[in-house]
Amino acid sequence: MPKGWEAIRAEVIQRISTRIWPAGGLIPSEQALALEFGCARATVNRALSELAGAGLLERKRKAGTRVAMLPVRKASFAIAVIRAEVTARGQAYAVRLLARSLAAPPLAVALRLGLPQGARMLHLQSLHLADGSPQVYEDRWLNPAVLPLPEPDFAKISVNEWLVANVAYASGDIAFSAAAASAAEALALAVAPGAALFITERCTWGGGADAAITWVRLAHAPGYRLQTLL
Amino acid sequence: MPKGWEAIRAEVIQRISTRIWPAGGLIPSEQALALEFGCARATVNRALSELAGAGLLERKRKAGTRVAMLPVRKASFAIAVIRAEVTARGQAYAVRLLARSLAAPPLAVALRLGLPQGARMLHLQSLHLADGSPQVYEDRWLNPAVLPLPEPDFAKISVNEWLVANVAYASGDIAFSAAAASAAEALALAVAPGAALFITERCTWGGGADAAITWVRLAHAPGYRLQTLL
DNA sequence: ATGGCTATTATGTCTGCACATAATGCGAAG
DNA sequence: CTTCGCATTATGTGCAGACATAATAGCCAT
Repeated sequence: MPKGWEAIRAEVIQRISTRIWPAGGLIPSEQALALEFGCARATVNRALSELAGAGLLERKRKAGTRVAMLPVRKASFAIAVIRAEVTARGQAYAVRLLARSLAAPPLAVALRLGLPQGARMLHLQSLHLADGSPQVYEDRWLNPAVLPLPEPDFAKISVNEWLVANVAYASGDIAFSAAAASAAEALALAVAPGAALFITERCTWGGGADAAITWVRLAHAPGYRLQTLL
Repeated sequence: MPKGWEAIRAEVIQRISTRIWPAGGLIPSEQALALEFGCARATVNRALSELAGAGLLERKRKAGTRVAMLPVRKASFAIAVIRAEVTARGQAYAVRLLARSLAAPPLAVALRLGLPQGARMLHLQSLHLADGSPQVYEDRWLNPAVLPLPEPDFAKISVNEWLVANVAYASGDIAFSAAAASAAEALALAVAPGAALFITERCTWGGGADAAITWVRLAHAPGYRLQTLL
């Protein structure tokens, strides 16, 4: 007899994987399961809700709970600050600010951030180093409205770390892809032009008033892997 | 006055982002918050638990709840079956089995799956197509012990779909990276050798008895983006 | 037969209570 | 003065009951 909601979750997973409850089939109601397991309905609910969140079950009011047809596995990653990643490997971390200017961003960036086309943003390019060797080339557009006066010294602190520490919790999106190294990226990262780079693109807005905050593209040096348990 | 656990969660996020509750600081106990919000402690608990799971709060018994110092954002992706991705875009899906053999896998693969070095596995290479154009090149090693006799016809159903439908819920890990297209990949995907490809590597084991199931490397055609909301 | 209304039912959420568990810090014993 | 142990306390989990919500199924009227 399972005891505790985690045991119930395990039992349910067991029944799904052994096809006692076949894919696409209806499973007993919370009532019935609570009775069978000798626990309260809330306990069953907690277990089933979690599995529904994980994509293993599909639940609808009145319709009941059924085993998901194609279980969409969800992988989750911790998006860490680069400094933390580097120092966690026992390496020395440094940032170098390569360029800083005030300019109108490319159309795609302005659109994604919901800014008018002519708006000028702070354009920063920097290089993250581990033990002196280049790791990540960062190309960032930053809404100057979020900056205080005087502007923080981004030669000393990475923009990302300043943002994390000083700008309100915000929403955004993130995308991963692969791209060939551009001339500038190849030079900064000390790789051949055209080398395959892992690209992280992040777009952040919101904060207080749904304002645009920043758009950033990180080009990771070859060898970078984004890894997680399923 | 917030009503419902989602409203409480929103209020807590608000207080964190406006620094009413500063980073690293202790927040009031569930008791106190339940009193303030005029709800039961369980309701507060649900909201805070969720935020702790999201990495925004850190909770320890007796020690209380504090705002996370560096909010490690967690991005989660739905790892979909390729067919679903393609048909969701309104394109026609097809798989072509390019090669099939029984051989000893590379050392790295055998190690990751925890198999003895000499063990022979089923080696399958296939190509996933959308509207006839190549999308993903798949290189897979499969433990023959998980297959029934007779073996499914992998020319008709993709290995992944067969596994999802027929092998018990399993654990594993997944990694993303970028790599230059090998000669075989370039040929299959109709791109130039050396082109930057987005690589997904998945390693699956477990099932019933922690047995190795499969190791697979997916090379995505240029243009592929893995995207999610933060 | 068909279309719409209603009763039924499964899940979603909340309450108030209880006990379990873990970590902290203070006090007593050595 | 140090160290062990216990009381305190905040979170984790469970239970029973209640109402809310949504969606189905069946009934009734047309």
